[in-house]
Amino acid sequence: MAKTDVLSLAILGMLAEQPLHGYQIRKRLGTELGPFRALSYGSLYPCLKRMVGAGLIAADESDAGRVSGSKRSRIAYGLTEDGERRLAEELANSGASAWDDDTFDVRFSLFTKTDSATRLRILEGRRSRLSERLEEVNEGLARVRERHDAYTTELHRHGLERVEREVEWLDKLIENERSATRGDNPSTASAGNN
Amino acid sequence: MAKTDVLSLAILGMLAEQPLHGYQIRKRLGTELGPFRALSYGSLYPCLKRMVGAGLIAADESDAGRVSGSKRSRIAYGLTEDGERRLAEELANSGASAWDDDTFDVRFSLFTKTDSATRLRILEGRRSRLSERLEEVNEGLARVRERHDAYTTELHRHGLERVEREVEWLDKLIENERSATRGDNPSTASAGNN
DNA sequence: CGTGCGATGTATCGTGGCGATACAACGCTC
DNA sequence: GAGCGTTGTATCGCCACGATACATCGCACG
Repeated sequence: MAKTDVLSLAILGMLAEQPLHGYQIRKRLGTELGPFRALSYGSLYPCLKRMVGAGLIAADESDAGRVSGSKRSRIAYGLTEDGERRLAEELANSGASAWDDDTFDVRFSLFTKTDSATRLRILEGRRSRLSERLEEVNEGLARVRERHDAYTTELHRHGLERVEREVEWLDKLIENERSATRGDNPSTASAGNN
Repeated sequence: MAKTDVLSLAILGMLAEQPLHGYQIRKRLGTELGPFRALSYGSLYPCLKRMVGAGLIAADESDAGRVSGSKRSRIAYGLTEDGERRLAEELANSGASAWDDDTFDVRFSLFTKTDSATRLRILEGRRSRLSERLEEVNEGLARVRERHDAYTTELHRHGLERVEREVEWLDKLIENERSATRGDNPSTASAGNN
């Protein structure tokens, strides 16, 4: 029941498709999983080591990808059974940790591996989290407005707007998810808690 | 000519108004400067120490704020002359480092301390940076679209949209800045380089 | 033909941000 | 006067990051 950090989760999800090299993992994480996650080697390799140590992934140095007697060192990482199990656990988790700022994107990018009820719970959780934030920021904006200059105020106003947009986006997704669920399987619809 | 990190810059800017305690700095940074910057003590106090060491700020333990013979330890930090000079240097800097992702917000919140030409250069620099990103993300989106599932695609589409909104926001600000400059001082208008 | 550059690939080091935590005095309420 | 939330300073361990080093591969260009 050890905790899985965001990075490990993202890697777990990527390796579920196919084994990959560290280099490829880094590259894909930069492009596939949201355009904005960078990930440097200084984070990646230690993380891979940790995961190997935890038995979640296994290193394969045989390297069937190249022809010649390649002296080049290449290590392909693949999920172990424990890794698959851990991934399944994480995918089933729809608790608060699934809609944290830093986790949500990763969870979202793995939504095809998740069932509809879990998707809906995560989306709704994320939405309510942002709603809370909306109130805080609104109060903050009022105070900034009376105490600070126009630029600072504008910065806050814009920040507020960004959160509002985010909420609208989630509303759209939730609506889609609901109607899809209604279409597929009416009995599991409207499972909203929280 | 030593480099000033974002954190130091933000602190420099805040202390330019008035001397403050570490506690107050942290609190204000959480509310005033964009709603989303947290800053923990684990970052703050080491940073203050560094700044004192560099002679940018000075610690004042006399504490004229309380009445009684308060045994409570309170340390007010204020700008030194070197600190003021450094702040002025940083505020005049409109190079690429001023519109980095992590710096821009802080620079923007200090815009009232900056002249209009510098403001404009920073806004335009930021804008062109985001334009580049826009193209990258667009290409990325195309590739994701053909290779990945609907959720991952949606995540990218939404990310792209966020950047587009950001650019629109900057356009509005640039327009405002230009018309204000035209009104105040026609000779400095249209100084766009980059 | 070689040479030189960019992409692929693994790996580590130092700086420093962050969360947790500890400790203490203050002020307020009940 | 006991308890509790706020103000206030400070440190520790973990680990993300940027920089950097090093090696091989493939390819283009003269």
